[in-house]
Amino acid sequence: MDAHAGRDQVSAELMDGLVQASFAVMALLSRVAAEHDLSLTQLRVLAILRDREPMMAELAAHLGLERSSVSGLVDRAVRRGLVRRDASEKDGRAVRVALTPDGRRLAGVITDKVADLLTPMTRGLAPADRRRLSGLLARLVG
Amino acid sequence: MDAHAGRDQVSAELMDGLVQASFAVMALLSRVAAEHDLSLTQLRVLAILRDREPMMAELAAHLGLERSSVSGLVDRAVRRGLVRRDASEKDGRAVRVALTPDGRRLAGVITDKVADLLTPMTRGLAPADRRRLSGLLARLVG
DNA sequence: CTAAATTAGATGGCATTACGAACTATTTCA
DNA sequence: TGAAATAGTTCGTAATGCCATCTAATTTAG
Repeated sequence: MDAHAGRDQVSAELMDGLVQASFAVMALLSRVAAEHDLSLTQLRVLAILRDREPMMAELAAHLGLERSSVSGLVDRAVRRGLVRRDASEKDGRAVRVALTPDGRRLAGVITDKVADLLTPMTRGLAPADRRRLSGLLARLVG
Repeated sequence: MDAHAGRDQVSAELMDGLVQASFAVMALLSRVAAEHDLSLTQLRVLAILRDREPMMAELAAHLGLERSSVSGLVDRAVRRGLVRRDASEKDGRAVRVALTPDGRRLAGVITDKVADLLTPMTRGLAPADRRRLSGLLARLVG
C-alpha cells in the first residue's frame, strides 16, 4: 500500500503480523474467559494474582487501570469467591488482594484451556520454528 | 511450574510470549485509540473499513460481535462523522457501512501512529530477526 | 505533638460496550 | 398471495472504566 520509506520504522508486514496475531490471541482469551463467565479483565486479574498478592494500587498499575476501576473489579471477583481482600497490618488503609483456593483452581483450569486452544494456532509451525518464535517474542516484550 | 508433559501442547514459554506480546500490542493500540477519543473497537472498525464496505452483518462477523452491538457502535461513529451508512439498492433492508473522508484520514493517522509506537518495541530485534518474526507471525495467523 | 498534606481505597455519576430478546421492514419462497 | 426468513434496530440489563469526590489512615511540618 503506502510505501512510507520509514527510516527505521517497523515494516507494514511486521505491524500487520503483530496486530493480527494479537487480535487472534485476545479473541481466544476472551472466548476462554466467556466460557467461565469472566471478562478478559477478570481473567487478567486471575493470571496476575497467580504469582503476586498486590495492593489495590499495584494491581491497578499491572492492569493499566485507575484505582477506582479496580475497586469494582475486585468487588465482583470477591462476590464470586475467586479473590480475597486482606487488610494490611503495616498500613490500616491498604488492602492486599489474593486468590482464594477456588480462584487459584480456576486460574489453573484457564491456563490449561488457553494452552489447548493456542496449540492448533501453532499447528503450521515446526517445533524449531515455535522455539524461534518463542525466543523472538520474549525479546520483544522483555 | 506444572510440567504437563503435553504430547504436542504449546510450550509455556510460547504461550507466555504470545499472551504478553498481545497484551503489549493491545495496550499500545488502546493508547493510540484513546489519544483520538476512540475505543479499541472503534479503532478496529476504522481499520476494517479501510479496505471494505461491508453490510452490518459482515462487519459484525469481522468484529466477532452481535449485530445489535454493532448498531450502536456504528451509530456513535456516524455521529462523529467517521463513518457513513449507505442504503443498499439491491436490498431495502440492508445497509452498507463505509468510511467518510474524515474517517479515512483518521484511519491513516492512526496507522502511522501505531507504526511509530511499535517501532521502539522492536528495538531489541535486528532487522533480520524482525523479518523472521514477521514471517513466523504471518504463518501463525495465516 | 498537633495540624496540614498525602496516601489508599471506596463511592457515585456517567458514557460506552456488549449481550439477548423482541420488534419492524423487506425479501424470498412455497 | 401469505408464511417464513433475513437485515437492522431498539430496549433492557450488566459490566467496564473514567473522573471527581469522599473517608480514613499515615506522614510530614511547624
